[in-house]
Amino acid sequence: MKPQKTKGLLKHGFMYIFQPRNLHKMKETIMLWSKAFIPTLKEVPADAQVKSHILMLRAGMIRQLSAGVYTYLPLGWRSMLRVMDIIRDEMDEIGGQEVFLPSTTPLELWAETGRDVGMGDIMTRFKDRRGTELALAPTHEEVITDLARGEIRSYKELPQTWYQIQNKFRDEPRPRSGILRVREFLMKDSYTLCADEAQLHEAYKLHEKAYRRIFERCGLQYFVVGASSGMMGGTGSEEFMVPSESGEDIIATCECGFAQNLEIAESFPTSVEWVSCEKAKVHTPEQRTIEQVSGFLKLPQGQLLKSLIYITQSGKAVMACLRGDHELSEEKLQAVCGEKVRPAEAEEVLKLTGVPIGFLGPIGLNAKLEILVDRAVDSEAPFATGANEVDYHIVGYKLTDISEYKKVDLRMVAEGDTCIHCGKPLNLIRTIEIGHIFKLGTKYSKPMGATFLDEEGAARPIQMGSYGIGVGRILAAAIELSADGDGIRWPITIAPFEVVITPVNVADEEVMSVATAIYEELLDEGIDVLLDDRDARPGVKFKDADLIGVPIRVTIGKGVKNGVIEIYERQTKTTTEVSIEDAMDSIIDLWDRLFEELSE
RNA sequence: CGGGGCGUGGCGCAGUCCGGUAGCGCACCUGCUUUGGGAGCAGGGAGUCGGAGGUUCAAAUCCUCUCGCCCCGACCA
Repeated sequence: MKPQKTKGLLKHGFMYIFQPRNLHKMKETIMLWSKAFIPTLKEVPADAQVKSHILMLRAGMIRQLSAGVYTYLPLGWRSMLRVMDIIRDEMDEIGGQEVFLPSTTPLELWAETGRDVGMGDIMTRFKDRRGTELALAPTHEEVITDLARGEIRSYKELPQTWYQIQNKFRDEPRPRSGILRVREFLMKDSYTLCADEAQLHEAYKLHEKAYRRIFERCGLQYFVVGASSGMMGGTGSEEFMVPSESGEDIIATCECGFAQNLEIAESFPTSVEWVSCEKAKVHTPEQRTIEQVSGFLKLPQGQLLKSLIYITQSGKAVMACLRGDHELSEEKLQAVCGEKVRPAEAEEVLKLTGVPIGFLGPIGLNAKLEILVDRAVDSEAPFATGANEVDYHIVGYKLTDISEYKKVDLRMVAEGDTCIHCGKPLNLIRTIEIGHIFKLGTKYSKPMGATFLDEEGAARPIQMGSYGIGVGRILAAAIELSADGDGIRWPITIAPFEVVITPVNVADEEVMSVATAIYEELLDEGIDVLLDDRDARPGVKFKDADLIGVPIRVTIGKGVKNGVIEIYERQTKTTTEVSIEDAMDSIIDLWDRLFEELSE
């Protein structure tokens, strides 16, 4: 899987499309550090909190324009281009054909699938001069489906795999963590058009394989987990998750291979030591939270019944009841309700039940709303819950005391839970989502009328799949995984430069002539090399080289007098002295080795 | 959208409580010395104190409004 040595920028489609220019000339300027625009920062910018954000700013890779909107500087963009190179390579490998879809889309198109409403404020809308309503595409299912319905006629034209690398616009309510959650970002998205479910399954599996190869080549550790389909809809999806403290998602994994996003994960809960008690109503003045009530009644939190009221998108109220020590998964509740839900406001709860939050319970509320009970609540066990009366709770009641309820899966997996397949304890891991693959089925093709004629001449909706990768998130995730106290440690496959040559003193002619000779030879080999020809102190150069994370540094200094230079490996911080004659071979050997470590 | 914090040279910050006309470190420019892990000395340039309005003889500082950014929550492929 190692690229041929004339790879790098020369291969990029982007370069050909947008910048047909003399690449050799560009190389000569950009690969001299003194001429390159690499604005490194010694201090940590005040706005950055997470490791990858801090380092991308400090290494001069990105700059912020506004909340969740970033400019990629030359160093950052070079790494982005290399990630895209790998993505294109692997997408082409599974028969993908690259396209380029517009970002400006008629709002009408989104109305066809109902996502003009479904997307809500995430989708930015505006009008053109004629008053036509437009939207900036947050994703491209509708655009692709529109293309397909106009062009695909026969089963003989299927399957198709179309992909693009495009900016997506999502007006996130809260952009954060640098480049991890942004409002404008580069995504590789691909779409498969298939004749039937078997074909779709095959296309889906091919994507999974391609994604595995892409992330492996990018040097990432990752989990593939079962996931919620969210606003994409469809019949099934899996996410590719990189473990990181800076991530926003939590996944549950088991050594038996089970792995799911916490949003949908299932598990066996820990058990509760019940305290037996008789039915009673207890005065519990000002005791509202689970902690307060549990402490006041001297009952374990797991013996309380937590009652939460939610309002569905269509305006229906439901009560979700869980063990006091468990958390509700809103994703699961949404799945049960079949529509979006939101927590009820305090006033709504009061109006609906006549009871303020804190003293709610399911007993006697059937007439007012639907009651859903999480299946982890033991039917036999006595529980304590709100009495639906201010300052009172009831104890010793059982589920059978609720006249009507549905038992469903509502709870979020918690620390200490065990695996539903093998019974071993689950691990909860915080992660960054870098890819997500969906089986969409006919969710878009049906309402939009994207059909083809099968062998019998019958019109059938196209079976679709949709597959995304966050290009920028790959960079952030790689940094999160491998950075150390001195800066970034790039996997060589996505480093902005593969080698940096550091002449310790540019005023020393002998040093410079050796440095320049090695630089030019490496260029001839097709290796991405940066020559640090700045008239700066060695400490500055070493610190900067460590910070921007170039995997191989060739230091040329006092050893030259004895015919010796040094090769420094950023990952391990090990230095090897070699003779000038052996330098090229040693550098290329190390270069080869670093690539080989990242291929299967 | 709720809660909290912050906007002062390019970056990091002090000054705000207690009003008196802006300062420190880094970076930058010039010169000299220096050159193996973010150099030293000397000189220099650079700030609508986020914006608007108000109070006052006088506002970075007090009051009102407003914009922006960050964090937590909500939300989220």
